[in-house]
Amino acid sequence: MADQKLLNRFKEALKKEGLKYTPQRTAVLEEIIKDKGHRESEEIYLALKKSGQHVSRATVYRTMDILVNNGFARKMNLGDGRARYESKVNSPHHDHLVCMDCGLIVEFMDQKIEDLQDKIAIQYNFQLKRHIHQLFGLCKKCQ
Amino acid sequence: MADQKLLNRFKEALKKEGLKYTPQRTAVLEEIIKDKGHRESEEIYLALKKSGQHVSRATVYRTMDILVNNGFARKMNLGDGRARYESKVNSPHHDHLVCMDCGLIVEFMDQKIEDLQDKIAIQYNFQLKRHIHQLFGLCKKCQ
DNA sequence: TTACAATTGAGAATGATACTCAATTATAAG
DNA sequence: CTTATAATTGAGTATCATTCTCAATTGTAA
Repeated sequence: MADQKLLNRFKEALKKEGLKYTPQRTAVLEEIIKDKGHRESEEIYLALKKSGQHVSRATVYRTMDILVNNGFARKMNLGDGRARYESKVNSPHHDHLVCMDCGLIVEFMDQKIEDLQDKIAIQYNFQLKRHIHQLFGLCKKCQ
Repeated sequence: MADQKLLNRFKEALKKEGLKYTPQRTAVLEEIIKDKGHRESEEIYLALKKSGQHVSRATVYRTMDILVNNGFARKMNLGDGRARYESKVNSPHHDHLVCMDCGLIVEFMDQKIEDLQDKIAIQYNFQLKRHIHQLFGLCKKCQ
């Protein structure tokens, strides 16, 4: 179960947007933060179902949007048509290495790349908001 | 019209895969290389239609796969559910800056970032095949 | 020229996600 | 603790890009 501090932060975020603090939304938040993986909506929906929580697919999608917009989760797209979500709680910024064979996802972070991105944005007069950086290849086991 | 050298290269690529050299496939190739943009399938389909060529949507999709797999085009995903294609003919490698407001796409290339990517792949024992690097923000006009 | 496997087009199928709406529920005020 | 009310929920339906189906057509190698 998520600690009270986090739940309060969530409650505040909802209130700020005029949204209600519901058991379903809380269940989705707790499900997201308890797992370190990169899961799609259906997996989150099934995990909730297995744990005895009744949250509909529609509510999972709707809640994920709220979590993403309020910094509790990150949404990623691997080009296969299904969005993946990962917890942003207690997880510093990073990008991803993806194995094209087994689907393994490894997180990486390189400050030099981050700095170069900022430099490029300045050079082209862009005000940077976010970025996607994914390296696709074969992991050690799949080579 | 595409020069003969390119058409021959295309013909060879098709033959190598046991595919036929058809007017529809040639029309799609020519449409892709004549435009410097980042277009979605529907736009390519409509451009062909306007130019008097009759190529079905299904064939546009099927041909784009062939072009991508043989290095004539690059497929990109901006997270809005529609794939974009750009010509790879006479176009060196680059990544993209995308304006979240007006959709402007600017190409950039930074050798230092490319090198750092290779370093990261080595560090994590990945054999790198390709990467996606997109910087999202607001262009000068949209700030 | 022939034979045949590959291709085409039109429409149907698919699959992830978003929408609809009646029934339910959280919440702020009294 | 009620009550009023606007937000939420769930189940199913709609949407939209892309892929598939299959009969008719067409490259291509012999």
